[in-house]
Amino acid sequence: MTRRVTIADVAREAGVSLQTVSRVLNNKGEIRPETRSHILAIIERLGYRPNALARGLATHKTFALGLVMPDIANPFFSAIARGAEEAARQAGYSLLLFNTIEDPAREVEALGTLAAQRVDGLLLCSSRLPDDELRRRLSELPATVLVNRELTEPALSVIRVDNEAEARCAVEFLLSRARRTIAFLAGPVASHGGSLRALGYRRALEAAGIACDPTLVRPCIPHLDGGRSAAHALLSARPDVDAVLCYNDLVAVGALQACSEMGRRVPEDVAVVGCDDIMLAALVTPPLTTMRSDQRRMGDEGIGMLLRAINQPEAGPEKIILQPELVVRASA
Amino acid sequence: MTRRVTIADVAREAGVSLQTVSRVLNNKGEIRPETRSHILAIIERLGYRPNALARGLATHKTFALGLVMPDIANPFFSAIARGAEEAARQAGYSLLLFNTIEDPAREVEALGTLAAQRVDGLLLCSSRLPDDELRRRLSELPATVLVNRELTEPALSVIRVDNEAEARCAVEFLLSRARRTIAFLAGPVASHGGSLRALGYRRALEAAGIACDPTLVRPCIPHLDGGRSAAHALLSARPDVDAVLCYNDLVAVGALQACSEMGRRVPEDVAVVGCDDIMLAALVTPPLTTMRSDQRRMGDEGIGMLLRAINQPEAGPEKIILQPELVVRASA
DNA sequence: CACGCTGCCGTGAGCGATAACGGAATCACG
DNA sequence: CGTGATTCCGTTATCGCTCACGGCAGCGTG
Repeated sequence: MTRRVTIADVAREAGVSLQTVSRVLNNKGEIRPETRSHILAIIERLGYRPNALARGLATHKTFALGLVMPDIANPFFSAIARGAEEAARQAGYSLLLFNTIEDPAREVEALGTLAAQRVDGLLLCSSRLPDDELRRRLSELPATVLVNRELTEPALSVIRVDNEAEARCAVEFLLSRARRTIAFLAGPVASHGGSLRALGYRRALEAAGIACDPTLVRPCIPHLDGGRSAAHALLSARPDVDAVLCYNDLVAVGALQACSEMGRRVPEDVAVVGCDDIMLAALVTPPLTTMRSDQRRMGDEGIGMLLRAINQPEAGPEKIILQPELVVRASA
Repeated sequence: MTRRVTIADVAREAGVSLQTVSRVLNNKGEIRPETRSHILAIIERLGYRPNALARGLATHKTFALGLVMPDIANPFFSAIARGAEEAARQAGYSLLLFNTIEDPAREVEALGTLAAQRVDGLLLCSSRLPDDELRRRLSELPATVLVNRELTEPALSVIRVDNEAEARCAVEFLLSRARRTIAFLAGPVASHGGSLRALGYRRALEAAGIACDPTLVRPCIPHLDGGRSAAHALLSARPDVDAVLCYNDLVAVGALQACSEMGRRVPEDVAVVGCDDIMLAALVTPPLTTMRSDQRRMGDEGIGMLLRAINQPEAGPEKIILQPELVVRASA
């Protein structure tokens, strides 16, 4: 590869100034149609492509957005990514992807490099950072939208599912099916969504006049194996459990496995309910009763909010709280 | 947000030149330890962060890589992304993510913006572009590694699973289980992997002295629904089919659904075999017999190859062909 | 015919960093 | 004590582009 073609090459070849070429590139200012098409032809012939770095340096705009999430291999997040990429692309933005694998240090690092890259905005999913740390890091970025996480002062745009209602609704359903000893596999301790679900879980139990037994609530890694081992421990310690609400569908499927391994029938002995309704939920045996939320839409609308936050900062932050929907299948 | 801190601010504050600050930033040249720590302290205090754009413009290196794939929401690709992100991050590179959703025009567009962004390299997964078009586009990029796709002249680094062996092995297995009317749901027509699998499929049949019936091979969209409807059509047209090899596990699960809907027992009436061994494969009923390949490793090693292609271009392209492994479960 | 407008295009100064030199101290040493 | 080699740091020119001006035709107008 030789030196890349620059705007100067185009200008020289066309016998015009740099500025004129720049004008046709950006459709700015008046230009005679002939010179315009002449320059366009030369651009085409030379295979010129504007250098986004130089452009960004001059304009203070990169048309790049950051996408930070715990785990792109988790179907919940990969669906968000899918929606986000789609929306970003349509608006002419690129997406920088970062995985934090539930590690706060990596999250901080990701936010740092995004700041260095001078992205125009950030879509931050399920941040595990404490409030003040998060505030400090976000102050380096021009605009951010939080997914499944809230933060006040400064108020940020947020899109999330109503995790409290989600858990409450699930527990109410289990109660209506005459389950009385309902456990909760709560996911990562640092998860904002997890604590909200725990809240909804407790509220629903209290409303039914059932005492909340802390030994029925257990944190776990939000994956298959995490759910499986947590369910093992839970069912060993408390054989009387007749229902398990899970942090997400992966955990729920892990619980399903544990039940099968321990000879507990689902749903006869133990009812299992998940959250998210990922594709997998409908395909396991027994099919999973779960709380549905539209991940792709979250990504899509999240980017929409972000673009608005970038282009009309004076409009102030928005907040969208999506109501999950109970999907009853055989597992409960 | 006020103006960002620049290297000039740091230099002024420290009473040194720009170059000196730049030196401590890059650990280049000799610097007195005291000035060094002095500058470091000021950088810390001011919250200075080097502008990656400016740096990239000056050094002709962006420390960003492109990741282009058909569909990040597909578990096969999201696992690759997971591995790639991990490897890139460790090496100090960022990743720009693009989804093409099987659309060649979008793929071309993605390659274009990556060229404009002046990424240092590209990991291109399952490109659906014809050879010459692909060559033309890639000539704009400094280095690329192809995943599950080959290209000669110029020879590029490639990492892929041996799709031909994959299909051959699967068919041989089915033959060994006394299946004789073996169909193939072949995936997207433009898929390189798909044609290789078709080749392996045919070879295995020929080797067994079985004539290849073209009506048994059907393209399909590489998702659940695609597999489902293709299997429906197939089994209606050819009720004598006693085994189905599928483009990937998603298609296979779709085929499972179709069988169930049509009252065909799996594996008694119809054996189903998938490819990839995504997580889902082990969790459906019946569990899927499939050809395992390690996606995360592909992403990881792909980035490794890419970094080598970037830093030691004289070493020439590498080629890694992974041998898939038959995983026998209940579906066949 | 002088005047102001509008259409079209060029000039110079950044944007925030690094590359490539150059130069002033300090030091060892014959 | 002169002299080269180190050590440490500064100056200037780019990188490739856009911004804010300014300038010069050609036109209509009073």
